[in-house]
Amino acid sequence: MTGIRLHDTMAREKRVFTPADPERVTLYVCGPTVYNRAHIGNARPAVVFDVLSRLLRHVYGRDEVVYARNVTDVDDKIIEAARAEGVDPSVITERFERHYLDDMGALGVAPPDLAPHATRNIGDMVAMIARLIETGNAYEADGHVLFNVPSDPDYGALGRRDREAMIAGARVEVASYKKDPADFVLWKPSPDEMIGWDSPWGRGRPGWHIECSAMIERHLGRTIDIHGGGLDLIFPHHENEIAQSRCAHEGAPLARYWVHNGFLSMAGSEKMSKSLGNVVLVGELLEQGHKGETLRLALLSAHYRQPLEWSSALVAQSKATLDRLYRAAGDAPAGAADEGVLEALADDLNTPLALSRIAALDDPAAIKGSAALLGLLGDSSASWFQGEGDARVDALIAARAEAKASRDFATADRIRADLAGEGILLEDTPTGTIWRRA
RNA sequence: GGCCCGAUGGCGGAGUGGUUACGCAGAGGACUGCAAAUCCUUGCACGCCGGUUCGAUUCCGGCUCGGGCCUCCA
Repeated sequence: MTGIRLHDTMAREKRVFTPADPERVTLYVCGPTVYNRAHIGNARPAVVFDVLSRLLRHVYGRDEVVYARNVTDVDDKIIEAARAEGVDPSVITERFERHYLDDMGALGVAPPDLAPHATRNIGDMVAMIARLIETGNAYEADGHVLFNVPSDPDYGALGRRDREAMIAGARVEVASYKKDPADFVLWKPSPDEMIGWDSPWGRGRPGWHIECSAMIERHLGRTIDIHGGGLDLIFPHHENEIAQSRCAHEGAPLARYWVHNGFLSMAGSEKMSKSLGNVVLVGELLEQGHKGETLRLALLSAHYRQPLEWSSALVAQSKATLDRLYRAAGDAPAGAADEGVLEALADDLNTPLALSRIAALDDPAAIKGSAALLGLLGDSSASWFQGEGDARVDALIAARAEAKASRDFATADRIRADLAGEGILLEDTPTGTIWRRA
């Protein structure tokens, strides 16, 4: 294996990945704002970076990789949701964080090593903001603290946009207290009845961007190896993180590689988003009986930077593919991963190519071991096909076996057809009849 | 309007300057009491117009269509 290559958004090209410290590879991904259920588009980065973390661990060692995915648990939408229900914001955030972890768990996403919560790192945010004010990179105005964007001469480098264009294209009215139209909020005031924390600038709450910068500094260090997230976070979120962190760190860069996943769209070809209302929730898909692993394969069937159109056909195809792979792998123990599969993943996480190479493998142990890199085929084939034991089905199969033994094929076929009607498919093998759900 | 990305067979989706995947679905065959599964065989492609080249789906330019971002958003 020739080493990992990643497409770096900053460089706009694939670069050979070399960690600053191979004994401590750092990966940070922007996690959920916990105020509602995750839709399948939200799941894409979770799954993609889960695969990246598996690959990094495979290459550098299980304990040499530190993967952090934050939880944004203070945010205006959370406050709104709490107010609507008349409960404390923590009720909302705890509920939806639980849902998020359950949904991602169903998709085979391993919990990250660290899950820093914004509300538990307020002190670090306040300290970073204070430092930015001291160094002249931020200022207090009208109860807010704002980052002074002109402080960072390279602002806009990640998203490849210049200041003029940003101002010209602005579609939001600029708050009057901003010195520069591009300045953004680091700290905003909270009225007494709203969630808030004391600070040198009065009682308030942090802006969204400073959360990630402060938590990265605290938990991973000044400069991390890889920062990931969805394409839409490039501007303004990641651009602002970069500006804050480098101004607070004497110019040290925030991340050495920037990795962004592309979007999921619905049949209408528009981006799936909460505001457009065209979402499919992960929880809904699971309730409809789709297995998390099927959804995971569907998400990995396209390269992570390509757009992916979500459809029931995609889900059906993913299910069929897994049926075939589980049959081929049987219940073999996971062996060593195939080199070709590893190469495909190492080349900027080419999961479609990796999957095609897995499909070409003959050795069940190699199939299992290679699929494990993608977080797939971790189930036993028996439980993949049969789910829970079912005495009624077993009895019908026994009745059919008797009918067959007495060459009463009409009865045998009727039993099989009845079961097929409920979505249960029978398969006669040399060692007996097995069944699976369609 | 500015910036960015994409366009591959019925569908999904890699990849490549010349012979190219792979999966799903389809067709034919073997096997089966009949199926299913499996195996074998098989059809189907690189948005449009130019350019570079001995040769372009691949490189360059233009166009068309689609998508994303332009301070809520994975």
